[in-house]
Amino acid sequence: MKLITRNTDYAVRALCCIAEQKQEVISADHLVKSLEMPRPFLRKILQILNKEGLLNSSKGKGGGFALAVSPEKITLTDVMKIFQGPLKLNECTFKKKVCPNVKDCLLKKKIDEIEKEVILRLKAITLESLLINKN
Amino acid sequence: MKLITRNTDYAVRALCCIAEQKQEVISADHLVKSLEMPRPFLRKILQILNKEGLLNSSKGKGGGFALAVSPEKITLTDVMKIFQGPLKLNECTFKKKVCPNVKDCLLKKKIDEIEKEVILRLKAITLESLLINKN
DNA sequence: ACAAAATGATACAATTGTAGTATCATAATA
DNA sequence: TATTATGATACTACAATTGTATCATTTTGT
Repeated sequence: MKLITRNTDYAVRALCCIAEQKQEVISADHLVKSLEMPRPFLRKILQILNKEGLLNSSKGKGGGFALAVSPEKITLTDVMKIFQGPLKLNECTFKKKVCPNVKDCLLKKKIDEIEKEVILRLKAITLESLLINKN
Repeated sequence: MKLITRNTDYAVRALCCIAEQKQEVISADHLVKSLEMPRPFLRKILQILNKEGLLNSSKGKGGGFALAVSPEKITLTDVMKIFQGPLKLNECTFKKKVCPNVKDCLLKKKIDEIEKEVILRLKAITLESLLINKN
């Protein structure tokens, strides 16, 4: 029962690191040193963040990554959606088929309520709110 | 990001079914018919619920299962703990080693808050509250 | 005693999702 | 044109979930 996968965790930490530092861009290699995470894994994550529009990238010497969106506009749910798919605490499927009981399943109703609350709170967590050295 | 696994789901549905019916005991075979789930899987689940003290079982002809605890005293978290281990939304480990940053990780602090709220709400869901035909 | 009906114990297999690696292509810069 | 960076993509490893299969044991009725 993990709310946040390592993918998301790394991504958030990388985003924080990029947001906190002064230079225009920062390379994957540089991030690896600061964040102590496997280089190929981080690279993949950065590529995805770029493709999804949260980062801009520039190639070649002096290249690297920069935020494409300001920290207060990036929420934890944005990152989670990218790496973990749609936010659903509830599945209600059995071998790809939806449980015939969904409509009036009391358990589902209750979990759905909890889900709403969780999503609300996750949405309130912005990248900005996770920064230690705000610029 | 599943809050509840199929194990737990089946277990809850089985417990509900047992709680709702009038007979003293109900056999696994009978439950399979009512619940439309794979027999061997359900059997395993029932055995675990028995071993964990939520059910009583009796062998032989006319045997089966009965609640060992009254429905208002069984919470969703009880069942989740049995099938999904301790309730933790946050892991913070990297290859079995705890992230060196745990103490002052802002993300962890925020997720921990959400976790508390979720657990509180899950604990409030009793088997009783999930019954349709209360006896 | 014995067959039938139930659960107990346990080992195995399949599937999926997460996590991580490796390699080559491409672009930018000096 | 060599170097330094990212882009794309395919592959592997591992763990958890989701089951299946089989045999042993106990209880009951005849």
